[in-house]
Amino acid sequence: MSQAPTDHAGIATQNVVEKALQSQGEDRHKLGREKFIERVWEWKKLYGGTIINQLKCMGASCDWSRERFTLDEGLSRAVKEVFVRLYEEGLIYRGDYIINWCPRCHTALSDLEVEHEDVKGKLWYIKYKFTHKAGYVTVATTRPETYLGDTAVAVNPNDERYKDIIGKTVKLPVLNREIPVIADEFVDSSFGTGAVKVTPAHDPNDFEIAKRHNLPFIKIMTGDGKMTEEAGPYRGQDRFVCRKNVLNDLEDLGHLVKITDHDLAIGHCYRCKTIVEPYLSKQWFVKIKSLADEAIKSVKDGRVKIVPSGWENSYFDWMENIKDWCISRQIWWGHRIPVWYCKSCEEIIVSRETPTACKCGSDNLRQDEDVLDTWFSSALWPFSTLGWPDDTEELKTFYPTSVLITGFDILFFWVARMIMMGLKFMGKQPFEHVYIHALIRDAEGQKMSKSKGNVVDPLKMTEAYGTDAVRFTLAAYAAQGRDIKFDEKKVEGYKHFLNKIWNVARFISMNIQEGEKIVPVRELLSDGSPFTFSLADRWILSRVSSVCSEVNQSLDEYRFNDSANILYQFIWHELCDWYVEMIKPELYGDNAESKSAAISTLMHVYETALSLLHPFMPFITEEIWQQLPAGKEVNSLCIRKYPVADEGIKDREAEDKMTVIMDAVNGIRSIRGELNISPSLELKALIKADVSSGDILNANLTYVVKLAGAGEIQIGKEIKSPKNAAVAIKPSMEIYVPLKGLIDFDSEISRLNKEFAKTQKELMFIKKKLANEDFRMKAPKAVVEENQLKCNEYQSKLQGIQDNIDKFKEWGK
RNA sequence: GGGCGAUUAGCUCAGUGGGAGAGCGCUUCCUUCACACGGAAGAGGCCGCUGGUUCAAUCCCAGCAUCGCCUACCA
Repeated sequence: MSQAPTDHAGIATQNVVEKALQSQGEDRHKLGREKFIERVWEWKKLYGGTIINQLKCMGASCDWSRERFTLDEGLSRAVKEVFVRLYEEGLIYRGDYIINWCPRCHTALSDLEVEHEDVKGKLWYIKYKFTHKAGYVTVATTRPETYLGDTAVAVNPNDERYKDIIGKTVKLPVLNREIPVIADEFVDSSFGTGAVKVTPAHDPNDFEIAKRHNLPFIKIMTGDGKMTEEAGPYRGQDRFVCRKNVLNDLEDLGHLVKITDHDLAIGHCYRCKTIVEPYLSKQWFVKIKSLADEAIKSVKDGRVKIVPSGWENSYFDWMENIKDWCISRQIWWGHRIPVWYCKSCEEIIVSRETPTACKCGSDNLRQDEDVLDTWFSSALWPFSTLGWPDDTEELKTFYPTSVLITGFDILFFWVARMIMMGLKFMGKQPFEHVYIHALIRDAEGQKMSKSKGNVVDPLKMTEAYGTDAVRFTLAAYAAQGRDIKFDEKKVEGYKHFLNKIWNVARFISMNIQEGEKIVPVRELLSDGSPFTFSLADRWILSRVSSVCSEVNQSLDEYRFNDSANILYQFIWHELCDWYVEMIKPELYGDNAESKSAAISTLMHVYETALSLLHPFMPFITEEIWQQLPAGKEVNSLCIRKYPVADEGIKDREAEDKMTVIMDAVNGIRSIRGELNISPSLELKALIKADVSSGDILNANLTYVVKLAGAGEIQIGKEIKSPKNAAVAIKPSMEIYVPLKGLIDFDSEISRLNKEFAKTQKELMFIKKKLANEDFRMKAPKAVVEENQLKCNEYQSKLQGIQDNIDKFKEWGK
């Protein structure tokens, strides 16, 4: 069972709908909460199916009847249950903290939802005058406007420069507020002036310092990013306008000492890119430490395996330094926090059901306005979708699930939180494997983004090239731990592969009668009459068996690019280029027995290949399967058992013999190709081969004749090179092709010289190795032997080349 | 600041402690009855640089360079 997740994407969705409202001259506050939510649901009905549709078009075979949405009834129930249980355990709390605030979205963001961008900024040095004496202390800041909210200046207690001013006070320019100089270990004496302004309500570090020293918290900014009453003359100004004005005024008053360049990373809202503000507000948090500890353990001890494992380090790093999770969002689209406040007695009621009255008897209750972070509900996905908190059959059957497939960019957002929640509420990990797939970038390697306009629409791709080609391309490039540069040219290339596959089907339907009885290969084998199989049959059967094991293994290891490439190479180059060509004489001939063996073999191999390919290209393989003239044991490929290797069909001898045939064919082809001899011209070939190779060639001569286009072939141990013959030298044979016209001795000699040089280089390399005493002593015996064999082989090949060069030189005189 | 990854043929990328691979592109030949979205034959690479470990390094280790990504409260 495979489930495709869809969440309600709280902030993003609310933004989109709000923008739509804006263009109609409305806004959510005028509309009111209920009406607004209705609008979002309408929007969701229109567009919510987009991703699911894309998945369907891409041929994802999920159980669509089990489609779920994080705001569904059942899932919402799970959310409330989890919130209440965590609250009762003290793992959820509410408090005033500095959080990341998006002034445009009007909501808190978790740390993860802030994107940092390096910018070249400035460091402004501002002087605060002492109250007890003349002079001043200078502080450095990147955000000068925040000085309006300063409630102290901090220095390091060990900083000799400032020892005597600790406990004294300074006066803020313009506002004339008097603030103390305090000592705190946090301050780094070596940075800036070693004195830091403390703005408790607008900086997380300052917030911590302020708590340690009981400093007041002054909010100088509203949720809109505008200055408050506390900002005195700057009240009402936008934060960036205020900065300019503050700097101008400080300069005018002589408080601006200097300005230096300073690189810093500025946080932006991940949904709308607005610069976020550290903002003091009351939020709900999850106390995360104990949950994280268990989640770390589950990966360390292998209950959860992340593939590729390199991501485990990132996971640990983040989990080990995790901070409490801010889960409240000041938006309307999402799960409303199940907390009510009694207006009469201040009681806080946390409840699964909507309460009607407080303990105190009052029914004057108000529900918390905020909703939960979308990821809070997504984190429950593996069990909430299976019916939790009820103890359902689905949970018993499917939990823990086997694999989660996702992108690295939500490893922390989602994966880590699912692991934490799964362990906490189910007592078991939510999945055994996490496969982190590649991220798809554009052809230049840029991350896709709507603002860059380089987003590839999968539906457009499937329209242009077909779903199967797109899927196969992605699989073929999905090497672990690397992103995919998506280039349409690649898809174009794999479309040709589909064409190839289709043409094999055509070939089959042209040569196999509708309803022709196909004898299963294994029956023919077990019949005790293996000789009805040709060498080609035995070879391809052996090969397809190996391919089965290789594909299965690479799939098990999530090495999809290997699976795809193995299939590509096998189908195109072995099945099409060699096997199909080799059996044509049988198919066109009238030997019923061998023809029947060839047909059975062809069907077996092709069906197996289709089956192996089916997960990569479901549509074309199924279509072809439906049209196959005969042999199908099930009526749909998608329910056919995935092929596994039949070890009994592996045939080492056949593969070795094929190597000899291929050597002969390739040798003759090389001569033809390099001398530009027309394929229509039949060649005569003489092959000097040892007895065993000669026997193999003699027994399978038709292959060489057919594939090399040779009319007459002589084979023998004692064959001598005739005059005016081109030559090809292979490990087990020398091939001569006599040519009617005079051949160009010089070009033959240079061709052979080139090969001589290449072979000699390799031979020298190996000889040097073998001459090394250490190598012979310390290298594994098999390696030494292998090198010795190779040495002999190269030596005889080199001799053969030399002999032929000599002959050409002789003839050329 | 910390961490991770990349660097291999013109391009895009696999790969391995013992003979450098694929696809596309390129060159030459071929419209032979599955396929010109094809077939056959070729050319093309100090496997980023410098050291170290090893009998042996493109691969392991260290450093460097360039590029990319993630992460971070030095004001």
